[in-house]
Amino acid sequence: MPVKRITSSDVARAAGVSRATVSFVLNDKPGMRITEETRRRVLEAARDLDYRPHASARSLAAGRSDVVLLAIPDLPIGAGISRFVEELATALAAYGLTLVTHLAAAHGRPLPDVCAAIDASVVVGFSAFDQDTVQALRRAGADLVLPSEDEGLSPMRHVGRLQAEHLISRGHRRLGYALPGHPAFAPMAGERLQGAADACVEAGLEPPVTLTVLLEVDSATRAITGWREQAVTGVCAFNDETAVALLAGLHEHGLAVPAGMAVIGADDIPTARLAAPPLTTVCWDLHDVARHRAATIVTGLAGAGRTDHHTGASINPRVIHRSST
Amino acid sequence: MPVKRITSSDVARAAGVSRATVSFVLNDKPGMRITEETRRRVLEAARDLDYRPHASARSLAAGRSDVVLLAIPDLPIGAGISRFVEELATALAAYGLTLVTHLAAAHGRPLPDVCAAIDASVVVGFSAFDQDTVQALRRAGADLVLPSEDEGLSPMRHVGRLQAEHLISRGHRRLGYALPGHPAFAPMAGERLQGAADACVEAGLEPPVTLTVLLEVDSATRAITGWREQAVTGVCAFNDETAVALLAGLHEHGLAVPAGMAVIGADDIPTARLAAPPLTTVCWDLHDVARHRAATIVTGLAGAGRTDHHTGASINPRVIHRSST
DNA sequence: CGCATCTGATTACGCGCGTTACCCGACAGC
DNA sequence: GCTGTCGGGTAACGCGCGTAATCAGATGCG
Repeated sequence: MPVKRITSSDVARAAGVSRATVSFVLNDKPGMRITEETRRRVLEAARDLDYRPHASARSLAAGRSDVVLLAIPDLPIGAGISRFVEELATALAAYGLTLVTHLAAAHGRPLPDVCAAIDASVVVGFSAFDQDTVQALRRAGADLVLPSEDEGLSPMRHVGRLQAEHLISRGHRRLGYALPGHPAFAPMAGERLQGAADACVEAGLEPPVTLTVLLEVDSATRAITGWREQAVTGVCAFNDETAVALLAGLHEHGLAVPAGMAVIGADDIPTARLAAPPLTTVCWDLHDVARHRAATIVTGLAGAGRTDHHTGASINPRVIHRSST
Repeated sequence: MPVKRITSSDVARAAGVSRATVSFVLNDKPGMRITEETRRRVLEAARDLDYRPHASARSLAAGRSDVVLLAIPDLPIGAGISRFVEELATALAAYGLTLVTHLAAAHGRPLPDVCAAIDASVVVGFSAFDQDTVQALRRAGADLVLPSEDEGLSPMRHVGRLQAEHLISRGHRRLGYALPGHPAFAPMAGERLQGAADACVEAGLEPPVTLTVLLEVDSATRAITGWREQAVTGVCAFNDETAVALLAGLHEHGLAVPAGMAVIGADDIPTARLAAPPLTTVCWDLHDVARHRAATIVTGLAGAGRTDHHTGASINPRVIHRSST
């Protein structure tokens, strides 16, 4: 049998007050005058009964829920993402918000449906949603949709920049960039590449020679041949998996790493240090990113849908130097 | 400004009927006699207005929500898991249920809180929850909590069994088993190990020599030394990441693979084929698993919390033979 | 014609909660 | 004594929806 739910009426009865009083106490309504004694009785009763307000009823009455929906794009995400989700969840929990995630599958139900189904008041993505989607989400009940056009992926440029700067500082003068094969990575890859290109230009070098590298040895060997023809000596890989594919390709070519060609990855996946040779890569502190995002959400929610200003959201990335560069 | 929500009253007005009729039509209430003409008008109006029932109001009135919460344990999960989540989400969507996930962080908010916050009617985990948690979840509003004690991890035995059987078929007579370092993997690892041990016993061999291998070269080399002392020639790794660590350790030892020692992984992560040598591993079809889980959920929900019978939930794993065995 | 039956829809209630408007007693000022 | 005022709390409404109870009209049947 469905366990009987504890309602605020139960708490009210147990505390010997009215339901309204319970609501005032538990929500800490300002401007309401409640005796310390009464407050104590209510809180005690709520604790004793393990009372949890019924979320649906609450958001129906209040007009907004405390649910934040994180839409994770349909791409082979690494373990790093789960760290980010955890951090974001705890940061939001500090504001009384609950984070749940949804993986956007190609054949799954549309995001607005999911948003409506759980009555989320905030929808957070990784890159900005297009205008139509934003509209649909708002009609589905979302008060706030992030990130907005202007923020979003821009921190990713730092990653590419740092990769390139590292290779340049190691003496490389002609760089390559390995784009991922998966199309869903395209926006993020574009940003990272842009950052790498910026670094090259600032150092007075040509932009990187970009080639696409799938997660197969063949693909990597072909790309490496291409780079060698252009006198490339160091390659920034979009991420560590792509970098591992490059290492396999270099092994196939019989080229020493980093003497024959240097490789730097991004994300610092667990197996990066286990590669042959151990992979130099770029990582960043997800803790800060998550806290910043949480703050953006909270202020945006308070500002009733207006996402006015926000600091640049630097992710403060850094190079982890191993043996592949 | 908060976009005005479309309510069922709006649909009713547009269709020229009462709100109750709208509800009957949209929920396909059996036993209700609605003219085909009326039904058409209602559906058309709902479509034109892009009406979505307010989830909170719906679940408040109906007493149950259509939300399924998937609790993902706090462990470094691979990309395989997201495939599973996607499959499960689409399978559930076919029944009108919405899947959202929550990563159980150590410092995050407790699962019952999350469950209550989104008013989930089903909570699904990877392994069975302990009795206290189940109780808390039910009081938090969950009608159904899965998996139950008896199902759950048992399919994982097949994986370990298949690993061992493969090595045995390749002529190995003394096997090792590499346990993961992360404590959260312990239950799953125990099951996989048990499967491997079963296979050994059935083949008339000793159970595998089990050692723990962290994701570091040092740890792997030490374990390999241990196995060599016990005349182990083939090792089942808990998962592919552990297997990659072993390959790094074998490289360090200067041992050929598989001549000096064979390694088989599990999960078939993207970089498995990129390892040196390409990693033999075990994978399984998440599609079937997800569909089976979805069916279990739906029948369990219909049965009002009674999870009576369920088929054995085989995950139908198979060996992907590459060069490490 | 009178009553039962069936059809196709409507009216009314309640889910649990937030919140506004209101009430009651105590006490001060004139 | 009458009127404010203020502290401490309560009655009552509505959020949007599902659904039980009800109703008006058409039809069947003696």
